[in-house]
Amino acid sequence: MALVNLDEQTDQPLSEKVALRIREMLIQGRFTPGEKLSEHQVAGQFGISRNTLREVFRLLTSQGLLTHIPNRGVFVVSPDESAVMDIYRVRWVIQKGAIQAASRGHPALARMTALTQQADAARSSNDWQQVGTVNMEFHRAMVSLCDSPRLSLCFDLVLAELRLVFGLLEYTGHLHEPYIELNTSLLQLIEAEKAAEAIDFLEAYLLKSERSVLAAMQRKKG
Amino acid sequence: MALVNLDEQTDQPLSEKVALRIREMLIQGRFTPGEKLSEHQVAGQFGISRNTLREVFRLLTSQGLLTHIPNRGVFVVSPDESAVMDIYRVRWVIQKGAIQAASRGHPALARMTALTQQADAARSSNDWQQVGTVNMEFHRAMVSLCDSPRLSLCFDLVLAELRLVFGLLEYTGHLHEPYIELNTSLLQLIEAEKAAEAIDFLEAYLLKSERSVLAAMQRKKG
DNA sequence: ATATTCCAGATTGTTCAACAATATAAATTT
DNA sequence: AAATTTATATTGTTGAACAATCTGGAATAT
Repeated sequence: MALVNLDEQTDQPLSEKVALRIREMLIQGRFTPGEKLSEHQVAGQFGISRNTLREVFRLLTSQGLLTHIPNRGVFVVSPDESAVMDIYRVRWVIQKGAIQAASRGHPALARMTALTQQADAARSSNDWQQVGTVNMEFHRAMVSLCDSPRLSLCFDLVLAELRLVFGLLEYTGHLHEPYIELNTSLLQLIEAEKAAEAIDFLEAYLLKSERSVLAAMQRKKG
Repeated sequence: MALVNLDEQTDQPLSEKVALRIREMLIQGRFTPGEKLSEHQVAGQFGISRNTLREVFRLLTSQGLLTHIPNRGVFVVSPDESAVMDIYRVRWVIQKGAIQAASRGHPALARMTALTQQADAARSSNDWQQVGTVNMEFHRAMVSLCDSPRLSLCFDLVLAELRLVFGLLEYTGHLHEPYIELNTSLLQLIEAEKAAEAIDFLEAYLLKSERSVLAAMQRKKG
């Protein structure tokens, strides 16, 4: 296994650079769910010491991307159906709160508008990877309506786990396409300050999304 | 500084035992906010190696109780007014969601009922420490109405940070006393499935609580 | 006296080698 | 085939070491 490149000449500590790198790999589905990550092997793979890697593992475990079992090692999380349902429960609570927290002229609204346009552009150029990224950013912006760093952090963790699930599904191509329009509609309801309608819309949105993810999971495994 | 006792003959890894121990100390206000925790000193204090302690620090940092500044060290978080306001924003969103998620006969409701009784008992015996603990448990039980492990975890983190704030305030004695009755009333509204009223009640509740914490903070510092 | 530069000491970041404790896999016995 | 033992590999933890960075004070210049 070739050595992983760790350039990115930022001066942040090595352990955090590696953590970011592995996090990206996890989200991109470059590991098998449930796969064991051996300290010796991974440390060699990234050219870092075992002690430093253990700090990395602690980081990623606290972000919910790895599972640590004492004396057994760390494993890539393998989110099952119940994990996905839980993730959508979190989204439901937090994003519902975001709608109710929305206030006219909030900077997050401008960002959401810009992101819907970026999504359109990405679709036009058939850049589905970008469509997915922009979609995530749209929802992150929506949560930032709450003006709560801690809530945003929590949401980011859950979203990362969901992206890991996406990474496990084959052909994620058009997975996010239908949501471009839904995002636009949702944004319009929020900007029109129709909170009740926006919440109903959100509920249907999340339900649809959850079901499509669950279906794809079951298609994959059986 | 005497060596800290680490008995508790559970077979969990040393680093997690120490993490739990320091976490407790942090919540009990045994450290000064903003205080720097030197690796060398703390490692000696707990009789563990520096490498192991660094894993502990990573753990506690990810729980929001310590702050890590690269090349500078780790510091005890010193929550300011804006942190407290943020914490209450999180509580508002999540606990509002919990009320809306409440369903008749949910096991969490029984637990909440039991906890209000325990609170009464603790008050009768003037055990204010216990009143505080039971109060926290009541709100944790309330969040478990969502049936979402991830949401509960997020709430636990925020609550731990809030307890750390309490630990910094002097004479926390009767701090929680007025909430015993409020909890009971809130529970009644939830069990009566009067969601809208319960939410209004919760809003007033959290506002009152937030204001009393902020007032105590400003009284302390000026 | 005030500000800036420079240096020495302390602290963090990281590695390595070692060993104890635990888990895993294989070989052996029942 | 099941249970037990043995051997091997992995994790948990330590201590020492060194480079990189920070801190505080001394020396210098303004």
